[in-house]
Amino acid sequence: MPQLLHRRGPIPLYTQVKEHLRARISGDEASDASRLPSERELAKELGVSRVTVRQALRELIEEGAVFTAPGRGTFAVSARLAPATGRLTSFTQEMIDRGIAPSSRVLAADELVDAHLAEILQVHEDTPLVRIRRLRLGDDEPVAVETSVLPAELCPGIATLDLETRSLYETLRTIYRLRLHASELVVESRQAEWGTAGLLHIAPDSPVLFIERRTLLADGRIAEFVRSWYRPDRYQFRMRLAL
Amino acid sequence: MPQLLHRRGPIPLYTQVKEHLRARISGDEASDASRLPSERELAKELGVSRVTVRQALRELIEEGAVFTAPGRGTFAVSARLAPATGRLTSFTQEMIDRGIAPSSRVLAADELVDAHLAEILQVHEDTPLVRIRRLRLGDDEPVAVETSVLPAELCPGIATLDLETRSLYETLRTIYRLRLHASELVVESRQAEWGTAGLLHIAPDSPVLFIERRTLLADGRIAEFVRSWYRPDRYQFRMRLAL
DNA sequence: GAGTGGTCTAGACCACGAA
DNA sequence: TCGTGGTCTAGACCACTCA
Repeated sequence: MPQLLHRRGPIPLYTQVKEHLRARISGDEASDASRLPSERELAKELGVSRVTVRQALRELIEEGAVFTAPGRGTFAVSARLAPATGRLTSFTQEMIDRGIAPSSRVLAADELVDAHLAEILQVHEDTPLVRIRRLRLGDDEPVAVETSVLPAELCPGIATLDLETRSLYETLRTIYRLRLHASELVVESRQAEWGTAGLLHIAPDSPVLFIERRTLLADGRIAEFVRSWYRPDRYQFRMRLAL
Repeated sequence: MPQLLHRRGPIPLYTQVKEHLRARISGDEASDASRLPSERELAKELGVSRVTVRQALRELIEEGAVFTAPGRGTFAVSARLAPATGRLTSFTQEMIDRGIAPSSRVLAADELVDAHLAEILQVHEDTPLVRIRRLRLGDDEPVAVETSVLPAELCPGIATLDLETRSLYETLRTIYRLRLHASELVVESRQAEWGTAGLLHIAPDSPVLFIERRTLLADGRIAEFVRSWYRPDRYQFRMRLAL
C-alpha cells in the first residue's frame, strides 16, 4: 500500500484521509451510491486508527458527500454536486460561482449614532456606528442595494478602505482579524421603494428580494447588520440544508 | 459528585453530557461569555472519558451554543437564543414556534405522468408521479399555496391519507420509512399570479415569497419537489448559517 | 511552565442488518 | 452468525496562550 500520509507534516491525518476518500469517491463516479470500505478496513489500509477514519468520515457526512447506514456500511452520495449544507457564501463568491463578474459602488459611508440601530446590534445606544451603503453590480448591471451597519470600534477607519473591489467579509477577517462565526438571516418579498427602484432600474412597487442579516462573532457579539434589496430577475437565494 | 449519568440506559453518554452542559450554560445566564471547565475537568467531574466530553462539545459547537479557543478554553455563547445552524424546520414547526396554529386544506391530489416534472425529480419520463396542492393556513388565515410532487413508487396511496392535520414530512418518515437527508432551496421574490393571489387574499401582481425545494434521500434520490407561494406579510424565511 | 484544546492510538462492547 | 457503524475508554503528544 502506498505511503500517502505525512505523519510529521502540518496537515492533520484525518484531513489527509478525508482528501484521499474524496478523490476515491469522485474516481468511482460510474458506480451508483457505491459502498466505501468499512471503517476498520480503511484504518488498516491507510495505517491509521479507526477514530481517525471516523473523524474524516464525519466531516464528509457534514458536507453531504457520504452517508452511513448502521449495520450496512458507508456510501458515497455520487452522481451529484454536493455543496456543503448550511454554509453561506458571500455576494462576491455567489456571483463568481455563476460566472458573473461582481463589483460594487460605494454610495455612502459615514459614522453615526443611532439608538434604534444600536439596539439591533445589541450595543449601548450612544456607541458610534459605521454605515456603508453600496450598489452591488454583476457584469456592470445593478443587482442589489446593500446597507451595512457595524460598531465603529470593531473596524476603525473602515470607511476609508477600498470597499469596491474587496469583499467586506474579507476585509473584516484579514484587516481587523475578526472571527466571523454565523449569520442569522430573514428573507422576505417586498415592494421596491422609490429610491431603491431607481438604483436597480426597476419600476417602483415591483417585487424585490429583501434580506436582513446579522453576522455574529464567536463570542456572540454582533459584527454587522445588513439589509439588502435584490433584483429578483438577477438574484435568487440558494441554499442546501440538512434535515 | 451526583450520579446523573445512566450508563445502561438507551441514551448515549455524550447526549447526557451535552444536556448537562446545556443546563449549566443556561443556569449561568448572568455571567457573560462564561468559560466552561476544561475538557479534562469535565471528564473527571462526570466520570467519563475526555473523548466523550469532546463529542458532547462538538455537537454544542455545531448548534452555536459554545465555542472553543485553543490554549484558552471553551466558552458559552450566552445571553442569546442559539438555534441550530443550517437546519430546516417545516412549515408546521415554524408556525408552532411563532405561536400560530397551523393547518392545511388539500386543494387537489392526483396522479400524473409529466416529462418536465420527471426531469426535475431525475426519474424516467413515464414514471407515475403524485401531485398534492395545498393551502397552508395559520390561525385559519391563508399563509401559502404549496404544490408538492413525488414519485408515486416512494409513497403509494399517499393521496388517500390525511394530509390536512399531519405534516407531509412526518408522513414520509413514519408511514413510508423514508430517510430524508437534505433540502436544496431556491428563494425568490415574485409577483402573485391571478389564481394564487385569490387563494391568498391579496391583489394580483403584489409580491410573494416563492420557494422551490427539492428534498433528497440519503442515497441521492429525490423524494419530493415543492413549490410554495407565501404571503410576505405572514411569512418570512428565517435561517441561521455557519460561516 | 502550567494549562488548554487539537490530534491520535489500540483496544472494547453494543445494536443492527444481511445472509 | 458475522460484519457494520455507534459508542466509550485510558492513555499520549502537540501547539498554543497566559502569567
